[in-house]
This record gives sequence, structure tokens and C-alpha cells, in this order.
Amino acid sequence: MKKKISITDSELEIMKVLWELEEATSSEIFEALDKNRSTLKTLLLRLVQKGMVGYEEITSRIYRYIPLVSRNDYISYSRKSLIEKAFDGSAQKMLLNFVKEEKITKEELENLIKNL
Amino acid sequence: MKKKISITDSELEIMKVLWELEEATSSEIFEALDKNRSTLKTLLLRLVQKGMVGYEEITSRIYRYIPLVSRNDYISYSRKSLIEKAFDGSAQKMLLNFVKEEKITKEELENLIKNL
DNA sequence: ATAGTAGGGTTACACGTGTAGACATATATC
DNA sequence: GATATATGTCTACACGTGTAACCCTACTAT
Repeated sequence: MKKKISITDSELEIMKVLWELEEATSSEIFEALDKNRSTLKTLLLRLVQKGMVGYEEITSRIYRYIPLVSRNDYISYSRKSLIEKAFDGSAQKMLLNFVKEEKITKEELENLIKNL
Repeated sequence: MKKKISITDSELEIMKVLWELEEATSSEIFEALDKNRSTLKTLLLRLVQKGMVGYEEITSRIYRYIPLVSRNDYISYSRKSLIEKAFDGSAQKMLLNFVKEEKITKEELENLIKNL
């Protein structure tokens, strides 16, 4: 029973910091981001409520936040959503479009094949 | 000056019908979707306001709606957004992740190369 | 000890999104 | 022409999102 991933654009900035640092106090996050402290706290609270982030009190009134959803979980979820929404659920369609539109070169693809 | 694409999940259902039919009256859209007529009208109105959809009155009180944003525009936009949000703007990163996670086979990739 | 500061908690507010009821009117049917 | 039906317009409302002010309290420096 894996949890549904629900991370908004604003919240994502916080998650990125957490993924980067593995875990962080709200001050560390505050320093890493250009965000009002209240705003940050609200977003953190929402992330906790949604189960995307956990926390523990390290000393009184100082909390350490831990991502409960990995960057990979997020990426997978986003990728799958896009495939569903824009490519009728077909990964092949997406790949084709992707390679065409993002100007992936033959060399890059061949390189990729080597590493498969 | 291309317009910003802004289509929500609910609105996307309507766009899909319009892309499919090329253009459609609201009744045609209504029949194609399992949606309350008022809800549908609201969504259509919002799409028009945002410039995603245009319309013309064909007879009194009957309107024909035309997509002003193509499926390709939407797909491009979505793909780019995902690359930005989840892959630090790197198409290569996304491709790698994609091929790995979506179990794209060597054959499929080779096929793709042929058609480049 | 007193005053300043950092961090946390509470509340708010505008805007977007999903959904739909209520009402009006044009067209169709008897 | 009266009534039913289809379609459009207006209004609403709960929830999510981005942003932040205000207040409180624990720690810090003088």
C-alpha cells in the first residue's frame, strides 16, 4: 500500500533540499531557499500532513525533517503521470516523441544501448 | 509570442475530445464525456478565457469549439515541464531514467535509431 | 535579569480547480 | 400556441495552493 505522491511546485523546492541534504532542520531549509519563513513552515506542515515528510524533535523546539518519499519515487510518479496524461499510457509513444523533439543524437542512443 | 499553456486535468478531457474531432459543438463534447452539462460548460468557458479554445456561433445558441492549442503543443509543454521539474532541465537524464525504468528494450532503441 | 532574536504555531486571504444547481430561453412536438 | 426539451448563463461552494502577517516562547547576549 504505497502512498499517493502529492507534491506541489512550491513544496517541491523543499523536497529538493531534503533530498539533497538527506535530512534537515527547518533553518537549514530556510537558508537554502529564498522563501519567507512562515511560508516555508506552512509548506513543511502540509508536506508532513500528506505524509511526504517526517520529522523528529532533536532538541526542544528544533525539528529535523526527513523525506519519506524518495526522489526516485517522485520521478517515477511524474513520469508515469505524464505517460498517462499525454501519451495514452504508452511508454513507446513517449520515447519516440522524446527522442524526436529533444534532438537526442544517434550517438547518445548508441551509448545508451551499450549500457543496457 | 506563444501563449502559455494552462490546461488542468479536467480540462484536458475536453481538449482530448477536441483534438480527436478537430472541432466540436458542446453537445458533441457532452456526448463524448461523462460529465454534467454545467460542469462541462464551466470548463469550456475557462478554456476559452485562457485562450486554449476558440469558438464560433454556427446557428443561434449553438457554438462550435476549436482547439487553439494543438496536442503537440501540449505534449511539448508537458515534456519540458517534467524535464525542468524532475531532471534539472537535462533531457539526457530524463532519457536515461526513462529507458531504465520503463524497460525499453535494446531492440526498441535500435529500431528508433534506424528511423532517426 | 532584561531585552533581543530565532524558531514555531495560528490564522488569513486571494486565486485556481472540480463540480454542479438554478434559472432563462430557444427550438421541437403535439 | 402550449408544453416539453435542449442548451446556454449565472452563481456557488468546498478544497487545494502560494504566500505571509501576527503572535508566542525558548534561548542568547549584555
